[in-house]
Amino acid sequence: MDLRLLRYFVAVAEERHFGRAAVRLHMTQPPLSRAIKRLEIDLGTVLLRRSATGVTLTVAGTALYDEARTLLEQAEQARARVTAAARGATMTVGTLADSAEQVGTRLAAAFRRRHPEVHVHIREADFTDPTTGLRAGRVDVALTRTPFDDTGISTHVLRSDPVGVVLRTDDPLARRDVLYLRDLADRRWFQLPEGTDPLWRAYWNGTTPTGELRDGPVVRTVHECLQGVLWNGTIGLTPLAHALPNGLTSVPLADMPPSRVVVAWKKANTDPLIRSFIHIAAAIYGGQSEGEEFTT
Amino acid sequence: MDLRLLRYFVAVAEERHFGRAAVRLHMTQPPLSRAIKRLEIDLGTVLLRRSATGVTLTVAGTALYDEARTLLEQAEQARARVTAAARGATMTVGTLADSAEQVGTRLAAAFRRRHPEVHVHIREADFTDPTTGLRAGRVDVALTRTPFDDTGISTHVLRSDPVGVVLRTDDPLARRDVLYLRDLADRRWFQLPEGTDPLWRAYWNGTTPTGELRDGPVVRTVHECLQGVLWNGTIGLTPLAHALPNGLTSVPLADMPPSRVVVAWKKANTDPLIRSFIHIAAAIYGGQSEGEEFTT
DNA sequence: ACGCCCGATACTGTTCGGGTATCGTCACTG
DNA sequence: CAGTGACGATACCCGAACAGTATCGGGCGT
Repeated sequence: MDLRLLRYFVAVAEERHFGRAAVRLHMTQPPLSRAIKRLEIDLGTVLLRRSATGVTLTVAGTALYDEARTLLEQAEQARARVTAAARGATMTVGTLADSAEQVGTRLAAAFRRRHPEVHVHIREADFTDPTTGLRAGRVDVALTRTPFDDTGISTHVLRSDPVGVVLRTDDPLARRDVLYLRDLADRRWFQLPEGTDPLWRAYWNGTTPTGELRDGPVVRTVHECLQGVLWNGTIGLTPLAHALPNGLTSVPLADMPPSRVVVAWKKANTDPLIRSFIHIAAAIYGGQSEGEEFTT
Repeated sequence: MDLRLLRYFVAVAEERHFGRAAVRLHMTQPPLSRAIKRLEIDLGTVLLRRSATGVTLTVAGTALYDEARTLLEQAEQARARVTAAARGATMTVGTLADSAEQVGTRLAAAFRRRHPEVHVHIREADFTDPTTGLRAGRVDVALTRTPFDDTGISTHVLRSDPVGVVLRTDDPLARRDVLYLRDLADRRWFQLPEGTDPLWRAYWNGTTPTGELRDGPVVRTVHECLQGVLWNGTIGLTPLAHALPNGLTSVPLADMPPSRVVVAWKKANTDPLIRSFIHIAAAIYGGQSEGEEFTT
């Protein structure tokens, strides 16, 4: 007697309607019909009387409805007690600039619901470390952006953001619908400090990893970068999804590959709590893993 | 939290050993290891400390062990209460000659265990009706043998028995290891009464459905047939698995297709209890369905 | 009598769960 | 201290299960 089937049955029993129950269960009607039929075969009893207007419960169906509700309830409590036994567990999540804004809200809510007992430390990193301290071991898991050197690190893509150039609203180029890197060739570009991950550094500088860096002032945070555009007209890139202060606007850059928000973790890490975090993130946002499958 | 995973965990927790637990669960060790890991990820907690000598429970593991046992217990009781709500249900099983001996014992035990509340009527049919009254509506499901006309009837093969010829032990042919139909061409053969399913009638008469029937006395039961061999030396066929009275022996017939023990039911029948019976039969003996899938 | 709504079915693509083979590691032993 | 054996983990493969899309059939309402 699969608990999932019981959840399905409870939904149908309460809605008295396969279609509505399917919506509530975030699935479509046919697999739900089949699942209930399977449950009936498993129990050897008709649970529902089907009609053209909906369904009604048989005697056995009513009995199962009560049993299922209490059983699901008990399962929920059992889970809570088990995870409570592991109370005191902590994990440290590193976030990078806007990545937390983009995915943090939904993810935090889902994670809290699943693991209410766990203490989560948040560590906000500046723009100079795309791993947010993951490689240095300061965090267990990172919500960050590509591209960066991921040797020894596995990632799972949560979303993909096209990248744009940030301009003052009174900049002549600000009125264009789309720009190309060559349109900005004669500007001064921001750059990240030496020692920053080369892939990362080149990407936000608008160059290739092997190419020469464009010249310009060094920044360490997104804030510094934006203020620089505002005050000096230097060029900075951001994901288009990023919110901008007044006086600034962003224009899509057609020849830049998108930056992806990813959850990242050390390849070697097998801590179930970390794996659960990744699992939940992946479940909320589709996406694909790289480097390894997160479920194993 | 899948109940199946909890069953797995309980086994491992009690055996303190993946390998032994796997044996107990009738599976192999690798999928069991992965299943437990999945459970750990689901709960976000390490449940077992692995070592070279076996496993020990962590705090969370101990908690889960207790919770899992009570939860599984409650699920079992819930199932019992639901099926009890459908008390008074009856089903009629038709059996044919030896089919019940071959598969009845294990099947009856498994079915009783699953549906203790159900009244099962047994109806033993004679050798003249391979459907044991299924087509006539006198039984809900039949344990019988192929071949017979299965239009409107679905079957699932439970086992396959080579067929042999029954001979008196003093018959010259009785010492042969194997016989062919041509060896018996000059003998008198039993036949089933007119009106009996033609496929069936021809099969046991050792002829093809379109061919001429071999001549011989008419019998209605296996017993009559065997006594005829004993007293008159007429030829009769039986599955080799069939037990024979003293004075008779059976020799494999190489050019007869095997007879299969099947569970058979009306194609239109959707009663979950019948489906459950078929399901249980299929689960015990592998085999394949014909006419339709029994799970839908 | 006809149209519409509801559940059932057919068919398809992907995922999941289990199997076999093999690895890495630790404990014990000679 | 090196060899050996036992245990759990991993890699890889395959079949079954599951969810999705499209469509059917049947009863109820107008």
